Amino acid sequence: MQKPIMAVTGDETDEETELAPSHMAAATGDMPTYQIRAPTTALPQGVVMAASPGSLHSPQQLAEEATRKRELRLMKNREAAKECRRRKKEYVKCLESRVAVLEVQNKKLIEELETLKDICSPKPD
DNA sequence: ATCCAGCTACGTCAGCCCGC
DNA sequence: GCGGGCTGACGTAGCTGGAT
Repeated sequence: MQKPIMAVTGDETDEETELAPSHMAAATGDMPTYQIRAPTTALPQGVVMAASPGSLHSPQQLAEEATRKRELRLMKNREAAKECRRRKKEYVKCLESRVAVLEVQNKKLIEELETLKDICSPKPD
């Protein structure tokens, strides 16, 4: 199976998205997560909707319907997994940038504290 | 040149959760 | 209840950099 190289996978975007809580928060107790409700769009190319189940009779037709349903489910899950990973990466990036900001902020506060200590400490004479 | 470990992206399955 | 979406976990494959 040939796989595209990472640099050209094309499913990575840098667009900023809102992060919202999801059921995962319940699992961790306090962790806001990266759930993004996107509108479900049209099926990818190549997907053909089968006839309505009511028109199926023979075991063969039932088997074909089951196979079709499975393939459809796998395809949807494939897309969902991609989207899930994309959101997760976005979420991690968001957390990392927040860490960077907080580290800078923390450093400034420490410096400010040292300055104030210097000012307020009694001078030996 | 070959081997190998580490990383990344992917597909699939299982389980949870939610809306109907 | 049931169907379907979301996501953690797992296995797999390709790529890369370092060691030999």
